[in-house]
Amino acid sequence: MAGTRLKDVAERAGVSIKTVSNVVRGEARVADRTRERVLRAIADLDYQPNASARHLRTGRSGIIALAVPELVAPYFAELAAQVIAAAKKRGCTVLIEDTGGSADEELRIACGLSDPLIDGVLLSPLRLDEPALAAREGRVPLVLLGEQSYEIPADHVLIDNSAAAREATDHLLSLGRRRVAVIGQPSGPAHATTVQRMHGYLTALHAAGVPHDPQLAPATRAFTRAEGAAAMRALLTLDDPPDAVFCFNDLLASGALRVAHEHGLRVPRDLAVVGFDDVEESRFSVPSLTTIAPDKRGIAELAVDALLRRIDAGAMAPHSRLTAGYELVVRESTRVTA
Amino acid sequence: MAGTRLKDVAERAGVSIKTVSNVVRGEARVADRTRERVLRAIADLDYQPNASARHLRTGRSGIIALAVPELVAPYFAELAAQVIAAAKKRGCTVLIEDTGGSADEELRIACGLSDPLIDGVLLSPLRLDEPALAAREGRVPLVLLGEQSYEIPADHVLIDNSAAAREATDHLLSLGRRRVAVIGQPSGPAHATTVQRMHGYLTALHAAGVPHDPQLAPATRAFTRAEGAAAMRALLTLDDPPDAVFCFNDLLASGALRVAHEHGLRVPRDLAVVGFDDVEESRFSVPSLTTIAPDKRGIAELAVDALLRRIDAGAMAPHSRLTAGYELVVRESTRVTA
DNA sequence: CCAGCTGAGTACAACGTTGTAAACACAGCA
DNA sequence: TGCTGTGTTTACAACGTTGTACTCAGCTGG
Repeated sequence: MAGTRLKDVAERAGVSIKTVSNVVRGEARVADRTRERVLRAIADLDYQPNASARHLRTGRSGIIALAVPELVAPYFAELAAQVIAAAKKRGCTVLIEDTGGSADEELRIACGLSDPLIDGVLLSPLRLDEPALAAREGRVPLVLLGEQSYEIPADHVLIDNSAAAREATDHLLSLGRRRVAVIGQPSGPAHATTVQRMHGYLTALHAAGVPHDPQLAPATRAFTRAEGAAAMRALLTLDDPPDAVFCFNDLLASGALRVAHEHGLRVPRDLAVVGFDDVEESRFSVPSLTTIAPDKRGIAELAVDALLRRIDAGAMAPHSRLTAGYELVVRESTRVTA
Repeated sequence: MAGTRLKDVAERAGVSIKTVSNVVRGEARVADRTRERVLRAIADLDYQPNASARHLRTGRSGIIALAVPELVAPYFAELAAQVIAAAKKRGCTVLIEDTGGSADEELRIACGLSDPLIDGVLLSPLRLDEPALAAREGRVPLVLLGEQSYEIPADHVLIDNSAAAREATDHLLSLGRRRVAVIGQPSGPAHATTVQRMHGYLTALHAAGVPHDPQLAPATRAFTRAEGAAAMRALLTLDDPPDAVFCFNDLLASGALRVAHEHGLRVPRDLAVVGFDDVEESRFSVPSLTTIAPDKRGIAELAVDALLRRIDAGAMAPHSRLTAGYELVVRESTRVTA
C-alpha cells in the first residue's frame, strides 16, 4: 500500500514506532525476535518509507540532480543512463535537468534548483564561468562533469581532453595526412573543453612539424550535425582543402561525413575523419566512425561517488579533481584499405 | 538562502507564518499592503519553499516520473526532452527512469516506484501486459505512452500506428516497388506497437494487390541498429531479395542502411528504405532517411496534461485515449532521381 | 540486598508546510 | 451603545519520520 506508515507497521508488530524505524534503517540494536516480527509486518503491509518525511527530518532525500546541456545529444543521453545506473547502485535516484546550454539556467541549477529537495547536483556546464560559480558559495553540494578552468571551487570529473585530442590528431597524421582540419572551435567565447581539445590538436601538429593553418579551423556555433555540415562545406571551398578532419564530437563528425558524401568524397580515401565521444550511432554510420571513446561508465561512477562524498563532507572539504580514462577506437573512417 | 523558512520571512515582515504561506501560494485574500511587505521580505531573504514539507502536508510533490525502456535510444531521449519541457511549462519536475525494457521493472514503476514521493507516472511500456497492469488497482496515477491492447485500465497517449505504417508502406509501393520487406517483427511475444505496425503494412500490401511473403518479414529481438543490420543481412541472402524495406524504427533502418552499403547496394535505387520515429540523426544519415515523424511534442503535452488531470481526478475517473499526430517525411532514402 | 550497569524499547519533540477554525478590527445599522 | 457582518489575520494541529532523553527489566558484583 502506498499509504502505509511506520505507525501501521508498529501496531501490527506490537512495538513502538521508533523500533520499526530502527529496524528499517538497520540502526541501533534491536533484539532478533523483535526484528523478525517487525520485518514480517513490513512485508505483510508492503511498507515503503516516505521520502519527504525522511527528508524533512534528516535533510537527506536520496535524490541527486543531473543537469546536462542537451539531453537529446546522444553523448549526454548515454552519460545520463550511466549516471542513473551508478546512482541506483548506491541507493539514490536521479532527477534529470536540461539546461539548454544557457548560462542562467546552469547557474540556477548550480545554486540548488528551485528546491532544497535535492541532496546534490551533477552539472555538465557549457557556459558557466568561474566568477559566477565562485559566487555561489555555500550552496548545494556540486560536482562538475567535464573540463573546467583550473581554480574553480568545486569537484571535477573529467578526462584528459588535451591528451585525447592529441592522440586523435596523431592518428590522422600517422596516416600520412598533412592538411588536418579541426571542427569545433567555438565562434563565441571559448569554453574549457574546446580549449583543451584545440590544445591537443595544435600540440600534435607541432610535434609532427606540420604548420597550423587557421583556415583549417572553421568556427562552429554548437556541437550539432548541422554545424558540422556547415563547417565541412566551408572547408571544401578552400583552394587547398583538407585530407583529414578531427571533429570535437561525433555529431559534428556525422554532419561532416554527410557533406563529404554529398560532395562525392570517399571517406577515408579522400578524407579521413575522427570524432569524439563514441556515441552508439558512430558504430553504425556509413562509414563507421573512428572516435575517442571516453569511459562514460567510469565518469558516471567517479562523479556519483564524488558527489556522495561531498554531501557527507560538507562544503569545507578540499575539492578533488578526478580523471577518467578514454581510448581511441579506430573504425572505417580512418582505415585506408590498400 | 537555502535554509530560509516561512518563519523567517514572517518575522521579517511582521506577520504570521500562515499569511506568508497565503501570499506564496496566491491563496486566500491578503490585503495589498500586507502582501507587498511579505513579498519584499521574500525577495530580501531569497525564500524558496521546501518541497518535502509541502509534499508531506499536501500529498503533492510536483514530481512526476517518466519511465522509458531505454534512455539511450534516440527516440526516447527526444521524447524525454519534450516531456521535461512540457512538465516545466506546467510547473512540475520530471524524474526519469530506465526500465531496460524488463517487465518486472515496468510493473514496479507502474505500481509507484519505491516511493510515494512521485505524484504520477508516465510509462512507455514494452512488455507490460494487461493482466499485470490490471492487478495494480489503486496505485499511483498512471498514463501510458504508446500503443497498448484495448481494455487496459489506464489512460493512453498514442499515435495511429496502423495508419502510419500503412502510409509508409503505400509510399514504397507508390515508387513501383513490389518486394517490400518489413523489419521489426519481434521474435518473441508480440507487443502492441508492432502488431499495429504490422497490420498497417499488411493492409497496404493487400490494398495494392501485392501478396505477403513471410520471408520478407525477418524476426528481430530488439529495435536496435545491430538487429536491423542482422535482419537486412538475412534479407539479402534471399533468392529474390527485397527492393524496398519498411523498418519499424529509425535505428533498425540505420542498421539496414549500413548493411546495404556494405553489400554495395545503392539506396534508394536498388533498395528504398523507410524508418519510423524521425530521430534527429535520420536527417543526417547517408542517405538521409524517409521516416514517419510522430508529433513528439504533441505526445508529451497530451501525456503530461492527461497525467495532471488524472492526479486531480483520482483513480475513479474514466480512462481516456488520446491520439497525437504524425507525418511521413520523405528524404533521400526513397527519393529516386531520374 | 542494593547500587550500578547494560541492553532493549519507548515517549516526545521537532523538521517546514498548510487546512481548519477561531480571533480580531472595523464598518454599517438598529 | 450594542449587534451583525465582512474582510483580514492568526493559533494550532496535523503530515511521517528520526534524534534525544528517558524508562524499565534483568543482571553483576560488592
